[in-house]
Amino acid sequence: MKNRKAHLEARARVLKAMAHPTRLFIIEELDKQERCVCDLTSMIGVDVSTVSKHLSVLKQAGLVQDDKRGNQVFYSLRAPCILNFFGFVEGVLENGTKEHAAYL
Amino acid sequence: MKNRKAHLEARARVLKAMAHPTRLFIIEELDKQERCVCDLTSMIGVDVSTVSKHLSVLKQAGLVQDDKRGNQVFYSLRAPCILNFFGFVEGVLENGTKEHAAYL
DNA sequence: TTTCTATTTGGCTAAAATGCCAAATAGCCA
DNA sequence: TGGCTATTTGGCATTTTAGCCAAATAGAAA
Repeated sequence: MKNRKAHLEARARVLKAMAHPTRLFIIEELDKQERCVCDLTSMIGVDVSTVSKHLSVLKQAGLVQDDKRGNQVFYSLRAPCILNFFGFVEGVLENGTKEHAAYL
Repeated sequence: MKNRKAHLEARARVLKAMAHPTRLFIIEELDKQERCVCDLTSMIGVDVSTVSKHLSVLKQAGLVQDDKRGNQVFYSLRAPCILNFFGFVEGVLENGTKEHAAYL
């Protein structure tokens, strides 16, 4: 059993890992299919090292897993249903309060 | 219709607003009942100005709303169901993949 | 082995986030 | 008005992020 503070910190860590446009993009793509770093890099258009670091953040948060095959590393979502989750975020943005209920 | 990049950025903004232990605490408390800044401050134990700034972050993200009454400002959740949402985060932390399905 | 491709890590700079204190605002009550 | 209480804002120091380049690693193929 964790205390409340630890819980909050743990939750915040996961949310923080998701809270970046590039990492959200990666999550969306991995929801469709696993991808190697170079695939993601060419889709995103930033330096490979940057993508690698984003993947490392996601992995450390427990959101993705990696599988080395040959000289490539394939990443995939550990929780494929992560995306259902975003409908909510959308609701907040588009604003009314009623919409949210539909998502949850 | 927004393009994909704008969507990702918008989602990231909301997630980022939630990605802090103190702000998650505030969200949990506001889910129970509205609170004025001084209530939250005494519960949290950091400087009032810090709490005020956290609330401002949450408000700008569209997560909370404020209501000034007398010389106090009461904050409340705009989307009271936000918390259902956390079961998922918990699942990621505790790790298996199957658990997640239950939350979503 | 040498070379080439894929990925990660280290180093660095610039930008953003935290949190404190002090000062400014706003509303209440004597 | 004057003094309180509640809240926000500005300024500042410290820490964390993000992203690039260069160097290190790992595996594949010549």
